[in-house]
Amino acid sequence: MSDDKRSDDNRPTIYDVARQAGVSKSLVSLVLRDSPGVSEKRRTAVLQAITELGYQPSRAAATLAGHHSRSIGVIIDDYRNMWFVELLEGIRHVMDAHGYHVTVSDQHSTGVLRQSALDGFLSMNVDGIVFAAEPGTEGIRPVGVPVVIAGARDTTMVGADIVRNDDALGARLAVDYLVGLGHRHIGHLTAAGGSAARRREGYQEAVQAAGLTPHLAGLGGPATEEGGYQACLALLRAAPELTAILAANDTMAFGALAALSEQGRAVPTDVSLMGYDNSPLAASRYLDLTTVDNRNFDVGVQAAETLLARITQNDPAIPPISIPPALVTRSSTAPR
Amino acid sequence: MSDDKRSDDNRPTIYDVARQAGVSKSLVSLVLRDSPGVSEKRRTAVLQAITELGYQPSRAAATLAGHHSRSIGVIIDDYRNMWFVELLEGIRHVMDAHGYHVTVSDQHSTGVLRQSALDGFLSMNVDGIVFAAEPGTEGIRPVGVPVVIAGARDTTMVGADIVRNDDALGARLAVDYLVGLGHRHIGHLTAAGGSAARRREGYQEAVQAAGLTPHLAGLGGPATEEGGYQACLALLRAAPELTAILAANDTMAFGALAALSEQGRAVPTDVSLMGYDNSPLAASRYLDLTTVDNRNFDVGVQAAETLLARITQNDPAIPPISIPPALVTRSSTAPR
DNA sequence: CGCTGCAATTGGAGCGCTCCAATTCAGTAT
DNA sequence: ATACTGAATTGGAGCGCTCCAATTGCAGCG
Repeated sequence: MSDDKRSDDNRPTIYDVARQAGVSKSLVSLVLRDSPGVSEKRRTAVLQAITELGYQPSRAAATLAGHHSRSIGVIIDDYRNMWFVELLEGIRHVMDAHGYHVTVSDQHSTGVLRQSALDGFLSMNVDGIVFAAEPGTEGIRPVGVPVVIAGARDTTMVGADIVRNDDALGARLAVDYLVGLGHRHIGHLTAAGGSAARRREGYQEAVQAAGLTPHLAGLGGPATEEGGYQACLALLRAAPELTAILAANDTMAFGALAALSEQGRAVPTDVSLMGYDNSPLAASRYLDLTTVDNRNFDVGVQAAETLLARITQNDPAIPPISIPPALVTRSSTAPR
Repeated sequence: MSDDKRSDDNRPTIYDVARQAGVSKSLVSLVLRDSPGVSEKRRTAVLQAITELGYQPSRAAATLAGHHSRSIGVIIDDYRNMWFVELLEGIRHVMDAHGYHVTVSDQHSTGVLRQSALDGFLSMNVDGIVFAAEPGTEGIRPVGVPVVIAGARDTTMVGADIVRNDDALGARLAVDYLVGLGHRHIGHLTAAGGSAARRREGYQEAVQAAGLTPHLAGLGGPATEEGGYQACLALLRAAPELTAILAANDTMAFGALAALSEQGRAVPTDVSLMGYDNSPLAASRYLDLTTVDNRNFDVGVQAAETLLARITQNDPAIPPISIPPALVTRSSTAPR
């Protein structure tokens, strides 16, 4: 025992495990990456040695030696925009099953080296990246690993695959639903940004298809609660006859709720209000907002599978995938 | 002279940079870790070579060779509990300045190897960990790196430092404020979990100190919107005379709002409602909730500085730190 | 009973860095 | 010039793994 090479401050290595199990370090490595062709006897011996020593493989060493890290990075905008949560769960659902580690980074995690999230992941040797954010000022450039762009973002990048949710379709779904309820004066709260733009397009198409006049507010503004409040105020001022409003997202609808109540308009009695995203906010009892669900879990699953295909195969034939959204009706909308 | 390894199709290495700049790989390494004692001439030459080649240092190699990764891990409960966001910003504020990378992981990120977040970070060779979650079923055990427990959590761990926010004080602040407003019947919506327990204690102390009777609901229930709704319903049934309610957090207050409006009680006219956390929810125009701010940014700053002290020095004299909370008054509360 | 063939094991050579002891360089004093 | 110094720079030895070619073990076969 006392001639054990391993000192107490140092973590055990693959050699320690090998010695303990009476095998070579190579065999231990094979067991760790559970490759076939290891006899059951040795495998259990190694596994036992691992638990006895409390051995933790070093990801750094494995990455350096193996030229891949079995991990992928997910880049999001901001932890406050919770739409990524389901996306992430979808990604993990797939990646966990394949033994990949998923790490998340927001766009702002630029350290002292002014390193972008992208560069951060690259220097961590990730095997692939899911880009689920609005592209920063720098844009995103081709990098050495596969990239999948997920979500309703306007991003494009040479060689990157795309899995998007069909925002235009979702907005059309919403407007059609409102029209079906008998509304003839339907306004839209929009904002700056790619997904807001696509939702706006869907709104306009559907409104025109129904022979109605579009009413817009918030163009170029922030897609926040405050943005929704201000846009709603402007919309109400410009078009008091509105009986239904579709917000570019749930958060803006939340802001609109404040404006509406301030103006003495009851929801849904006076005006029907719709959000978009089916966030926890929309699902809450107090708001109970009719909204559109982008099915981000499914987007995540598709994104992960696409990325995996790029990583493991060399098969470039992956068409852009679009996940159809679903309408979620609740009590913030009512027949005219 | 034997410094010419080459990598044509692969990413450039430190050797490529060295050759390009006409120096040795060691000098490049010195520049990368900007250590003193490098002449300005060589430094700029190396820096230029780095940009020319688009060189990205390999974190894996640096970690393996250097015995430390210049990165720390932050473990959170769930991306849906947004209280960690400010905490994280505080941590980053400090860590960025020291060139440390911070990665976030939620408790559920156990991959196929049933690896806990803690183990995940350990195998990534992090230099330290901030634990900002309720301890899982497994609890947290001593590990080989410094750990700081941040936030109002009941966690303890041998050798770990603690930076907490004083939940009991915050609840007392809230009750005292309500009492000052003239309320004599003040109820509390509580839940399972460490921080809820401490807030409950503070509530009870303050209520008793004011000579009032405590009214509790939600014991052992979830600290969610639904939990707040159910607890509020129960509270109203048990004690209809209440004119003020303090929820264990903003989300529960959000649920309580639904219960209150369902029961025809106006806020703040009939009952004053307070949340806790000063989350974006409380700050919204539509809710405009009086609440308690735990100053999690400051908690993050302290946690990071404590961790840094443990990592860089060997100075064990760090007392537990407690960040005092602050009352945030808004329009959901009114004089009796 | 040696021989083939395949499965199970093993040692060695790196992966791209950091750290350290050794070396070179330049500046000053002799 | 020469010796002496401290600062700047360098090569070599790993860090803990993976990968690969080489080796061993052990069936079944002539």
